[in-house]
Amino acid sequence: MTLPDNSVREYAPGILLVDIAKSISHRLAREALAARVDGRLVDLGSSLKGDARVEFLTFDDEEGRQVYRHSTAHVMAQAVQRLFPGTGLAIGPAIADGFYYDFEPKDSFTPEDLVKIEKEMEAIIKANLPFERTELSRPEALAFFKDVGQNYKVELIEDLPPDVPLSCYRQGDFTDLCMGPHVPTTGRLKSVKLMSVAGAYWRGSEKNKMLQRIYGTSFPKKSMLDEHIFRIEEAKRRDHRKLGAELDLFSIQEEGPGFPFFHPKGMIIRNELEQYWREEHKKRGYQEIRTPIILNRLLWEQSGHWEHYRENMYFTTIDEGDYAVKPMNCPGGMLVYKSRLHSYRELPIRLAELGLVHRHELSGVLHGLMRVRCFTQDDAHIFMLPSQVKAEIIRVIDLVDDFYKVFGFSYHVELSTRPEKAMGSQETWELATRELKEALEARGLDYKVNEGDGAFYGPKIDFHLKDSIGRTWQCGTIQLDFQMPEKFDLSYVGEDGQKHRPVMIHRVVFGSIERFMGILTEHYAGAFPTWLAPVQVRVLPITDRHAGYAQKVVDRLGEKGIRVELDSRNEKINYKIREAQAQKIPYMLVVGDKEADQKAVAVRHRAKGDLGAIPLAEFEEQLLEQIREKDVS
RNA sequence: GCCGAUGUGGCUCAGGGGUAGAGCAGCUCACUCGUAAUGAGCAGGUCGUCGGUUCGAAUCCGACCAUCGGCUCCA
Repeated sequence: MTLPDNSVREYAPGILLVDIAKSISHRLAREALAARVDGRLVDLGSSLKGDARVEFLTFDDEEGRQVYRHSTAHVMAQAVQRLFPGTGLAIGPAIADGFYYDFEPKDSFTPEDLVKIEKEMEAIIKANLPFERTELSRPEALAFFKDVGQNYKVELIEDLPPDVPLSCYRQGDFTDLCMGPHVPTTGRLKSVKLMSVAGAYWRGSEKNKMLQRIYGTSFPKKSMLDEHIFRIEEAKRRDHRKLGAELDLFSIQEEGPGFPFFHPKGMIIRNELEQYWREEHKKRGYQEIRTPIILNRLLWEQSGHWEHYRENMYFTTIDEGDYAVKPMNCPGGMLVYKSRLHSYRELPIRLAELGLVHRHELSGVLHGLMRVRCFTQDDAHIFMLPSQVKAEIIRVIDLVDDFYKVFGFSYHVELSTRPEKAMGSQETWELATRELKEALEARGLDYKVNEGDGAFYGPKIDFHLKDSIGRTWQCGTIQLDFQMPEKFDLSYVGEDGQKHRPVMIHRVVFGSIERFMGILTEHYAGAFPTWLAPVQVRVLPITDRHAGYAQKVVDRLGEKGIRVELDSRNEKINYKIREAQAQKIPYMLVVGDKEADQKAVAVRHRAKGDLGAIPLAEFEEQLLEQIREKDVS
C-alpha cells in the first residue's frame, strides 16, 4: 500500500486497516477515525485486499470530523430509541460544526429530554460498543426497516437507485441505514453536547410533515468543546440586536415587526456609510436617482414581478387603481432610462439609487437588521454597449474591493450559472457567463462556481465577506440581466442611427444598508472605527472646577466637525470612564488642573487605555487625520 | 407560514390563586474626587393583548400578538 507521502509498505492480503495504523504508530492508531482507500472512505475495520493508496483520517481532516460527528449522531439516535421507543428516525448527517438527527417523536422533545438523551449517550459511549457494518440487499433492507416500523428509512431506501448496494451499521441494540464509514467503537467519541431542538420539515419541504431536529456537536477533547462553546458565546456577545439596544442605534417595535426604527446614533453610522457611498460612486461616474416607493400594478406586470414575486409584495389602492409597494428598484430605474432617447455615446449610463424596498417576509424569519421587511439597497443599474460589459464588470469588482477593504473585511467570490428554469437563450447565457468569468480572471480573482444558482434572468457574481469571527455574509452581487431591457424595450441609438438593445447589469455593494450595519456591528463588536462612531470623543472633567475648560475643548472639537460629548455629571472619573467604555466611545479626554493649565488633554483610547496627556491641538490633528483616512484601528 | 421556547418597571432577572420584589439605569441631595461602579433618599409596573375558569387571576385555561432558536425563503 502507498501512503500520502508516497512511502510504500507491504502487508499480507486481507489485513485490517486498524492493524496497519497500529503498525505505523501508536499515535495514528489512537487518532485515526476512518480511512480513504483509493479515494473511497472506509471503516478502519475493513480489510485491504490488494495494492492501494491509503490515507488515515483523523479529527484534523474535514472528512474525519464528519465521520466523528456522524457517528455521534448514530449514538444520539440510539439513545433516543432507548429512552423513547418507537420514535421515528429520519436522517442524521454531520454539518459544519456538529451534527443533527431528525426524529418523529410521539411528543415533542423538551430541553429536559436533551439532558436525558445526553446522559444516555454518555452511557453508550462508555460501553464502547463496536460499530458493525453489514451489507444487505434491497429486499432485505426493506423487510428489516418495515419490520421495525421505521417508515422514513423505508421511504429513503425506496428512493435510492435499485442497483446501489445498501449497508447498515449496528452498535449494540441499535441498527441504522447508513453508507458509513464510522469510527470503530462508540468509545472513540469523547465530549458530546446537544445544543438545541428545532422543527424541521421532512426532506426540507414545507409541504411535508414537520419533524423534531436535535442539533449537537462532539469533539475528541473537552478543551475543544469548551472553545467551541466560547465561540458561540462570543457571537452572542457581538449580537447586533443586543448591541443595537445597548448603544441606542436602532429598535424594532411591536407596532412594526421587521420594520426597523433608526435612532439618532444609528443614523450617524448610516449617514456616514451613505456619504462614503455617494462620494465613491460620484468619483466613478455614477449618477444618483430616486424612484417612487409606490407604483402602478401595470408596471409590475410588465416587469414580471406580478407573476414571479407577488407573494412577497405589499399592495394598496389609490383612486380605485391597484398599486404595489416596490420590492425592487429595477423597474423604476428602467423608467428613468426610458424617459428620453439615449445615444451610444452616452453609454455606459450608471444610475445609482439608495432605494427603500419592502418585501413581505415570513414572520418566522425576521431577525434584527439582518432580515427585515423593509430595507435600503445600494442599488445601481448600468446600461451598456455589449462591448463594454467586461470592462464595466471589472470596474464594479474594483469598487466592491475598495469598499470591503475600508471595513477590514476579506472576501471570496462565487459565480452562479444558469438555473433550470431560466429565461433567454442558451447562447446568451453562455456569452454572459463567459463575460463574467473573463472579468474575474482578468482581475486575477479566484472564484467558486455555483452551477445552476443564477437568477432566472441572468448569471451573477456574489461577494461573500468574512467577518472578524470567521463567519461569511453575502453582500455584494453583480447580475447580468437580459430580461428587463427586453421587457421594457430599452434602446439606444447606435452609430448606424438604428435602435439597439443595451445590456444591463444590476449590482449592489453593501447589499442592504440595514443588513450591512448589522454585520458591521457584529464585526466590530460595537466598537465602530472612529470615522463611523456615533460619538467620537467624550470629554470627562475630573471635578466641577474643570467644567469650563472641558466645555472649551468640546466647543473647539465640535467646530471641527468632530462628534464630541461632555460628561459634566457630578461623578467620579472612574465612573465616567466606565460608562464611556461601555458605550465603546473611541476617545475619552480626561481634563483636570494639569490639562487646563497646559491647554492639553489626557487621552484614553477605548482599546489602548491611558495614552497620557498631549496638547489639544495635537490630539485634534491626529484625530482628524484618523477620521479622514477611515482608520480601522 | 411551520415546530419548539419565552413574554413581570428603561435593562437583567426573582416570585407565583389572596392583589408585586431585587440589582442596575433614572431623579434629588451630600461628597469635588486623576483612568472601568462614592453614599443616602425618591420615583417608577393595568405582570404582552383579549377572553374564560374562580368569591378572587400577574399566577390556571384558551385565542391572538411579539420575541428567541430552527425549518423554508432571501439583501
